[in-house]
Amino acid sequence: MDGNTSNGVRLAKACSICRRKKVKCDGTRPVCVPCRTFGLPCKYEDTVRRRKKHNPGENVHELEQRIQSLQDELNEAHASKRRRLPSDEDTGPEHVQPSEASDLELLSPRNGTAQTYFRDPGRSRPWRRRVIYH
Amino acid sequence: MDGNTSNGVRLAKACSICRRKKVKCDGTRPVCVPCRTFGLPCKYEDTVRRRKKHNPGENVHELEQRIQSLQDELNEAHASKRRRLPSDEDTGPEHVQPSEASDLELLSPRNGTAQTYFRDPGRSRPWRRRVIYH
DNA sequence: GCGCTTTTATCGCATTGACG
DNA sequence: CGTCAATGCGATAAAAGCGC
Ligand SMILES: [Zn+2]
Ligand SMILES: [Zn+2]
Ligand SMILES: [Zn+2]
Ligand SMILES: [Zn+2]
Repeated sequence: MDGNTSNGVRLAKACSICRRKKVKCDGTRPVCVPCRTFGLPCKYEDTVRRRKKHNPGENVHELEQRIQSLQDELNEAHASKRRRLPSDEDTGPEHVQPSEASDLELLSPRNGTAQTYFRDPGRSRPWRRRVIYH
Repeated sequence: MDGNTSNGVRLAKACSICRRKKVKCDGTRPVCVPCRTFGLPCKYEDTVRRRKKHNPGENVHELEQRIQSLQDELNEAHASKRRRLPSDEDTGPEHVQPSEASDLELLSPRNGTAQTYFRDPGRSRPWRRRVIYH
């Protein structure tokens, strides 16, 4: 990770890449440091902070149906949870926007670049307190 | 010293063979050196590292949330419908669409780049509670 | 070939500025 | 002033790869 700009300062707008990766964006233009490091196309989208947009009173039926369906799904999921199916691997969270079909985004890791690491028997504690749970 | 045989250089992505054998992959395309040496079919799979869900095939929480959201929407829609404003004044459809961003590589903090940026007025206390992962 | 350490990336959720 | 959405920390799962 970056581990440098984390001083409690939050930028008003992060670039698309950093937003997706949920990492700190330094905000430098035209390419932020994280993006430059990886040679990624940094872009600052013009985000219009729109509050929750409620649908007009036309899709009530649709919504009701959706709820019904979801309720059913949840019910089934609850039941399924108890059973604990053997071969069932959950891919993981993948939520973007309920607009269209979401393509499988391939956040290809580094192909070719390497990073140098060093053996370190002892580690120094940063100023941040580290509580290890679980 | 000269190469990356085993000197603190770790690739972000190793080929399937090397990964399976747990040996160092040099990362050369299309066939890495280890694979070439043994005449093995080198292949770099495009796999995105994803966090696994602790509960297999169970999105109960997500579903519940969705239901809640939908319920709220429906409720509001009902109320709005009853009100029925004289003129259809809508804020306008505005969604945050990341759209593309097909190529996303990694972020390497290895480069010790000291960036000097001034902080904005208004700091807050770093009191973020530790998030407990599953 | 594999146990286990080192290192990195992903993502749950705390925080907070902005909206209405 | 109540909420929502955007930012980003930090926990921790996953991957690379050493050494036996
Ligand atoms: Zn950025
Ligand atoms: Zn960027
Ligand atoms: Zn290889
Ligand atoms: Zn190979």
